[in-house]
Amino acid sequence: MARKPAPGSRDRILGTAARLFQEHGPRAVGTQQIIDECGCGKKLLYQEFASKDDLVVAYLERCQQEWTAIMDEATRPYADDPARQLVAMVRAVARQVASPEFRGCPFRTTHAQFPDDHPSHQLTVRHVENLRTRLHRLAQGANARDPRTLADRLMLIIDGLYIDGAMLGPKGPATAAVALAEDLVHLAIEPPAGASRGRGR
Amino acid sequence: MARKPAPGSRDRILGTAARLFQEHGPRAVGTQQIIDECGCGKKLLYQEFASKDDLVVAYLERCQQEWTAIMDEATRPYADDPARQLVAMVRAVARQVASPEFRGCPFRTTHAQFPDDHPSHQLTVRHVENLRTRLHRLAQGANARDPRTLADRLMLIIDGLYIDGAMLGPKGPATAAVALAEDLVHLAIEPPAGASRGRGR
DNA sequence: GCCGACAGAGACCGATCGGTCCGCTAAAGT
DNA sequence: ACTTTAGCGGACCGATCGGTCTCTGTCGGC
Repeated sequence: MARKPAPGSRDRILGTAARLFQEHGPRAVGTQQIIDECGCGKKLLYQEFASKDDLVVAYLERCQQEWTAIMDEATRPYADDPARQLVAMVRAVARQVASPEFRGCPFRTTHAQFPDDHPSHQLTVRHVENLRTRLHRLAQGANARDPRTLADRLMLIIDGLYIDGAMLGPKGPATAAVALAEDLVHLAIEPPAGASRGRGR
Repeated sequence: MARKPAPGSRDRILGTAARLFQEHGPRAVGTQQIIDECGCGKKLLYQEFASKDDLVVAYLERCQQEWTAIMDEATRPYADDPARQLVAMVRAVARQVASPEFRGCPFRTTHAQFPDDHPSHQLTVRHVENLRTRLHRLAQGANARDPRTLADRLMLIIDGLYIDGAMLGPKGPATAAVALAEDLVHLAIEPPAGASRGRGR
């Protein structure tokens, strides 16, 4: 009968929102600002997304997809070498942090900006648990002596990387992350037999 | 002539605010909530603190003092052993994170909740730079081969600890932090092979 | 060429929050 | 006992934000 709805509206709005959320954090960006920069009407935004919370959740889902793609690409060259894949993941995060437009990990920023019962929280928890599982699987595949411990150690480094990069910039402690990851992976896979390091406690 | 101002008002208000800020984050706590729980009037609050931003800054300064006290106490038993002091600092952070009422590092939470030009930001940056310097000094005192790198590695762990603890609780990767710190310190001080000592600075 | 839906623009509403101001009570000082 | 004033309570204001509604232009299908 009449016009059909434009198919790309949702992506256009989400793209604009994602850019603003990345730069200033979801809490600091108002719907009006998204509408202005997107050049759409409020009507359309609230047709595509039931609420701002919905928009934030969609943003995080998009981030999750991008993050997975980045990690897949970073580890692909070492598809048959889990140990190198572990290092490659840390290196990929270090590259993100070093980027001049890096403004903090979206998940960690969003998690800190909304109260505990916000719908985005379970998404964030799922994301970090996915990361932990992924590291654990790779550590197992690399025949680490203690895969769980190696995964958790690398997880600490990745989280520290995101925070340090956001607060002190890429010239801070973030510069030490990749070499540290390499050391840890080698340490966990090739036990330096004679060295007495207190892993017992 | 008449009543003298109660001397403890400022501390009482700041104490209440600190507790609420710790639990819900400064942004999520309204001045009205502080006043209700403190049992004071708005007048008094705005006599003692010029604005909520002032209150947040005072809160962070208080956190800074507490944090320094905690670290001083944690490292005091090893006053003559910088290497153990480094591990003790990581252990102290791990203890904070494991506490059931831990709700995230105040500095990192506040940093994430306010826009970039907020007066609390320079306080946070100063705090993390102090931490980095403190680690660096200890690493130098411990005769680490590369004090800067050791300090930055431990800094990554501490930041990862704060974030992991806040997102995944004390049973997550945080459990691996202290042993990792021990390994790193020993690794940096007792070179596994015949590496020459005193290379760093 | 006409009708109807889609979408931009923005007025509007209610809730919240930071901050100001006023009135009341009661304690301290003479 | 009277006066003075600190401090509590809350009304009030302006700004902001999420979300709804209306108007209008315009494009697409018959």
